[in-house]
Amino acid sequence: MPELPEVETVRNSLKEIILNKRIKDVVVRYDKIIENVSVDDFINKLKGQKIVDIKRKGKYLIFVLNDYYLVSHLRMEGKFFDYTDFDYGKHDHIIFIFDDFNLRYNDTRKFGRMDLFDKSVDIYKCKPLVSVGPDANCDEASVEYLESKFKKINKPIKETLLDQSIMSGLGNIYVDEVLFMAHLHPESKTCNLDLDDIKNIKEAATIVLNKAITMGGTTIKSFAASHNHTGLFQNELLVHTKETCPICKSKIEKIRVGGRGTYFCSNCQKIK
DNA sequence: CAGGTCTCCTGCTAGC
DNA sequence: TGCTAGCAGGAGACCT
Repeated sequence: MPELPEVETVRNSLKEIILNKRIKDVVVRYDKIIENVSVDDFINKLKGQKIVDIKRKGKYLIFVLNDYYLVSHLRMEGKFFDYTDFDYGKHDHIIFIFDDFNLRYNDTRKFGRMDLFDKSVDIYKCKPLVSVGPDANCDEASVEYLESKFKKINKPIKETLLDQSIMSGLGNIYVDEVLFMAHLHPESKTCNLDLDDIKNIKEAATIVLNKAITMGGTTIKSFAASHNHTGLFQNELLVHTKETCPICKSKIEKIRVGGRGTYFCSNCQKIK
């Protein structure tokens, strides 16, 4: 399940493959991936467009084209692979055909989404990017900013950290890691956290994300940036999917918070 | 407005 | 061995 570091890794991999390349044609094999335009518009508008840049906001990829922005979210299992043949697989849903290769959007669970916008549109003021907060590891998501948000939120801190409108980039895995590092129980009420807690969260989020980016993203089960390119950060996880606390050796507990599988150490992580 | 629940999907696993 | 029911999950839709 791609989180900010995985998406950043995908972005960097894709830049090496498609930057300044021109889309010759597009094949759509499963149309519900495309959100805000018809399949015909999607294909016709993309034909002939060159990939000018690839940006990222939170977990969203933003392909900057000559005349359009293509905003892509990988959700659970979305991946991009490049091939030179045309032997499409069961889960290859959208294929971007370039001169000497094709780039396939592959998504087993079909949860990923793509939005196409005219370049005259300010995409940061439109859905879905308008509701994406600052990257968790950037200066804009400051302790002061988080404090002003957190004091109004009366729900578990785990849910708040998963809320991409507060700050973006953390998913289920990294939130567990961040809360472990900050010694906070995932069900702690967000508004009960003090300034030190928020500093600890901010510091942990920055460390975890930046380290994972450096290592090429976490790989759990399905993530791959491109062929044979898998991250190594899964070896660094402290609590998520673990049995024993690396600090106190207590048994790691697994509960559900906000409907999500949540791993934590009840000895090291205090409820607030 | 806030909070809760449902939906999308497929692969995997537990249980028989 | 083969079947099915249940589960996982990011984010938006929808309801109260």
